[in-house]
Amino acid sequence: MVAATISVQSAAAAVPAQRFIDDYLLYLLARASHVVSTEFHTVLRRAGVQVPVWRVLATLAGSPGETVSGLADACLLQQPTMTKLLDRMVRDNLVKRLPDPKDRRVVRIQMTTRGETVVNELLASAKKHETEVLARHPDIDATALKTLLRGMIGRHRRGKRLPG
Amino acid sequence: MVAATISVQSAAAAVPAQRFIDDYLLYLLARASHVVSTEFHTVLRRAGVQVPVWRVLATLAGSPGETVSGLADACLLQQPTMTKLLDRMVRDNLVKRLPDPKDRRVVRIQMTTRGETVVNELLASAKKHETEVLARHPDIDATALKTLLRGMIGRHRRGKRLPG
DNA sequence: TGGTCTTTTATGAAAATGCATGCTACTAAT
DNA sequence: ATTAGTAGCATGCATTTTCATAAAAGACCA
Repeated sequence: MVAATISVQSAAAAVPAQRFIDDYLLYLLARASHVVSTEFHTVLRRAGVQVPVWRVLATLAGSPGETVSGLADACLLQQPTMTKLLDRMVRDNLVKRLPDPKDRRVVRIQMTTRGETVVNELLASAKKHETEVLARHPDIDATALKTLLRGMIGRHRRGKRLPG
Repeated sequence: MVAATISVQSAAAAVPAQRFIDDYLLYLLARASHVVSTEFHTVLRRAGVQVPVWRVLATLAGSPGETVSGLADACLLQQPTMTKLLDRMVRDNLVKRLPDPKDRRVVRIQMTTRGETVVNELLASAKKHETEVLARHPDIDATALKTLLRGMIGRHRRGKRLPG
């Protein structure tokens, strides 16, 4: 819409100087993510569950037996952060650590019964919330948007380690 | 990573049992944002600039004289976090605090010369990076995507914010 | 077998963040 | 003017995250 399409020179006066960030893809992505996530965080607060805890539980819901590093990657956290988060979640009886029979370096994380109870309620709320969000945006093709986002994610997975 | 892929029923083979989060809009948004931002953070690290510092400078670049709360909102941070971040940025001679002549409660933030120098280099890098990202995704209509994201952002502003 | 390199998780000190609250300044109503 | 209410910023403490590094196990190779 509007601006950005008008040519450069004389148009500059006609286009009010927007902030850089308001046309910066990385910012728009971050802000959109933040805005919709913040809505759901209200649900989490009411349930007394911290955001990173929810992320771990939601990840484990679909893929039990994740490793510490795997969870860190999935939850967009650093590995030491995940280790300490898991310390708290073990303390709160949401998950437990199990040794990997094949590789003794690896620690596999499994939800406790309590963890599963908690996540099941939250998963229902999350799906409901997602539906509400999409309902507010009838112009958005959810499937297409998700495909697009997965494309952005996938095409950048050049190894899951720190880029030099 | 590992298994968990072994199908449960024959139908499961047709529809691979995805993790919940892999089809969850909020997660895909967060992950896409994280992935592309992380790329740019490499640039920031090389420049010795922390991520929140970059966000403040980038915001000020297009809109000088922001308030503390305005910056917190723009940078997706809480107000006390912003106050402390600004303490450090003042200490590092990137910005300065100025009183607002109309309202003595308000503190206006202005970049120093050094701040402007730093941000100008980073803005150039950011634009270059954005171009690269979009170049990797020829299937994505940048204008349409940005419009979509702005829509998501705008339609959720049920908070107190400029009516703009 | 022994040495070296890599991978995986944990730890510890320092830095940043979140939350509640305090304080000052403006606003509105009486 | 007085009071009450609100807005904007700062502060203190507890919690969390980060950064660098350690420790332990597996992989590779001579």
